[in-house]
Amino acid sequence: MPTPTTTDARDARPAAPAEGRWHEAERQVADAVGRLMEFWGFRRHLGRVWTVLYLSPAPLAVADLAERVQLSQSAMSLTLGELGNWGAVKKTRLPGERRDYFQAETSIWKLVTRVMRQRELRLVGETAEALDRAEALLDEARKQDELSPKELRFVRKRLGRLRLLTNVGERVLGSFLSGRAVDVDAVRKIAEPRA
Amino acid sequence: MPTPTTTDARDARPAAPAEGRWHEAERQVADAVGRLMEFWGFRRHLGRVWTVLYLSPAPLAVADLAERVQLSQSAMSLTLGELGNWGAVKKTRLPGERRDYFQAETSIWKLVTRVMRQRELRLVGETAEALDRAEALLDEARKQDELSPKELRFVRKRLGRLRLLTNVGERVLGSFLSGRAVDVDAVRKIAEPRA
DNA sequence: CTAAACTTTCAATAGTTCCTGAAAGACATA
DNA sequence: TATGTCTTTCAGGAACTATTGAAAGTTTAG
Repeated sequence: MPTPTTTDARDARPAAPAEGRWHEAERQVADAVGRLMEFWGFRRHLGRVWTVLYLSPAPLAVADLAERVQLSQSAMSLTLGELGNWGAVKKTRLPGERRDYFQAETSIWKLVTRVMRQRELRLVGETAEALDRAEALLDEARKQDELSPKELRFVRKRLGRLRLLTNVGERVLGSFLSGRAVDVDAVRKIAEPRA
Repeated sequence: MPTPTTTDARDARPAAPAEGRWHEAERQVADAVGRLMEFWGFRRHLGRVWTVLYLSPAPLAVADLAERVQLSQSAMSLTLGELGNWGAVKKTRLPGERRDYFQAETSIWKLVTRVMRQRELRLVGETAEALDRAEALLDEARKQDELSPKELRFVRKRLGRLRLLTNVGERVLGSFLSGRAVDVDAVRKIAEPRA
């Protein structure tokens, strides 16, 4: 595949460290994934480190990683520990070697579902609980005339809608986790009451 | 919030003023929703303020909200502006009144889909671009012998997998937005290559 | 058992983000 | 246009998070 190249041999690349262009590209990918993870509520570095490992043909040691993503070894240790807790990386001790080597968990499905199970479900559940508590307190409020009957009806209806939403959320997560198709239209019906 | 953490100390409320019990419950709901929003990448206050409005029978003014959520009026103004940008809140000027009143957008479906369109799709798209750039740079790298042929094959494969994932992501979002059912199994096949 | 090679923990600090009060800006009314 | 009311902007400060270097802890080889 003889592709015409833009860079010519005279480009001595003085400023950039002795890295190749590939490492530059790798960093960009790692950053992109890192940003993605950030929106998912994780620290950016988690995504970056995982990506570097995922793209590395060989397992990497803490020192290697620290250099590649520009972090102190201690921070890297912390990050790797966290990734380990999520099952996103595995330690592998090579026979003759004394230091730890790390590999990326390659089944992204496993990773995603674990996060959903451990984090999302709990979160939705907690919201549901708060809603139930609120509904209960609403009755007390009525007794103490904090709200007019009309207001009460309104609030009850709104609370009910939110409560339904948490149910939908749990169902959707459940479907997803068990590989069943997610019925988007059902979600829509609940989340868009008047259409 | 990256770690599977238990309830956050920051959510602890100092001391309930002489408000009614209902307002206490309302705050709890608002906090729960706020936390949910935080995991979705928004500031906590956005969720809290929206919730208070959603549960309020009547539109509320900046000052009311500031008091209920315990925020300065200026911060509230900022928050409301942001909520407005996301279409989560509508201003309504009452006839005789001089000040602005706010109401919650009640179609949660609208809100969710807007976020997906404006934020998620772009994010996935950017990741895809980074992957394509990386793939291109890989060819350069080969010419300069930064990677052995074997390493090259490996990296190419992994990049390819990530690229597929971005496609799946786009498809899933697309399905969701247009109300079609999401085929979870297809996702799984891509995200879990060996099962 | 001891030393060497790594890893992990932790207290200090650097860096960010968030929030506030004061002041400027808008708007509606007279 | 002047006035009073409300909203928005903004710089400074408070609160929180992230990152580091040093020290303590582990593990393995000899």
